[in-house]
Amino acid sequence: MPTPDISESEWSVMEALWERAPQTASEVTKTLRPTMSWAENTVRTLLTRLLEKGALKTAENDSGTRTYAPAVKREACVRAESDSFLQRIFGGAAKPLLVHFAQNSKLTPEEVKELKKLLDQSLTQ
Amino acid sequence: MPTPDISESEWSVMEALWERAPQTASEVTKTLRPTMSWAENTVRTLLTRLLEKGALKTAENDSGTRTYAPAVKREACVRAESDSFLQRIFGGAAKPLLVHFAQNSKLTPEEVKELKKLLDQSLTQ
DNA sequence: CGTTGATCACTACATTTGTAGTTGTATTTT
DNA sequence: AAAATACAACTACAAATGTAGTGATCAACG
Repeated sequence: MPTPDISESEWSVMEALWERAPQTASEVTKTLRPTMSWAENTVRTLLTRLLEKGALKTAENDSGTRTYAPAVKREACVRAESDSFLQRIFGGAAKPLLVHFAQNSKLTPEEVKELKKLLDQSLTQ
Repeated sequence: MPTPDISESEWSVMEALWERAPQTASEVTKTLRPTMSWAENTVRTLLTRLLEKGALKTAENDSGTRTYAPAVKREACVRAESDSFLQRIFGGAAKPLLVHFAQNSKLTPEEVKELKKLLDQSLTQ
């Protein structure tokens, strides 16, 4: 059960469904509407492709309309994308990646505190 | 001068040239050889595409052979890729990204110490 | 009941990407 | 010089991606 490859546009569709599922094609279109002004057919195409890839599953609701829901967990996909990114850009080395983002992000003191705690925990486990 | 889009295969070629430049097409092919067993023509295609994208520049060396060198800085490209990744997968929020990688990487105590220091510095600047 | 709107399954089509192959010419090697 | 290499410029071609359009159906509306 490796997670399928999810393209950038497809990822937006997945996000909509990870947030709320099941949804029909037109519901997804509306959910996405504020950010992506895609024709409904575009969303349908993406839904179909995600189905074929096994990233979504589908069913008919009471009114006989097709609905879609994730077939893969967001966390697993995030992990897969992250691993691939880590590999591609940082040659697999987590430290340089963490250095990069630590230096390039404006974090609040709160967040810094949390992160330091997490780093400590990552050791003792 | 926005950095051009660099695909995954192209990125390998860029890495070879960021490490050492200028190189001829066949040198790049050999440099890459241990990892990527690409036909030389494949590498040439990638070099040409990177030229068109403005990621590389080219010149002829003394013996009249064409050589290639980066036209964009690695750091700028890493930043661009990182920003795009951060946006795509973590909705632009650096903290969840850092949390993810902090939790999923096995870091040495040394590295953790360094990172904590960097986090602190990111505040006081 | 004919029209309109929603849904679906197909089809479309340009770009980008991965991965070469072909051809022509220049150079080096028997 | 003939043959083998190297190099460059083009061409090739399928799969993936972005972004829809068309045509068929079915149900609700006036």
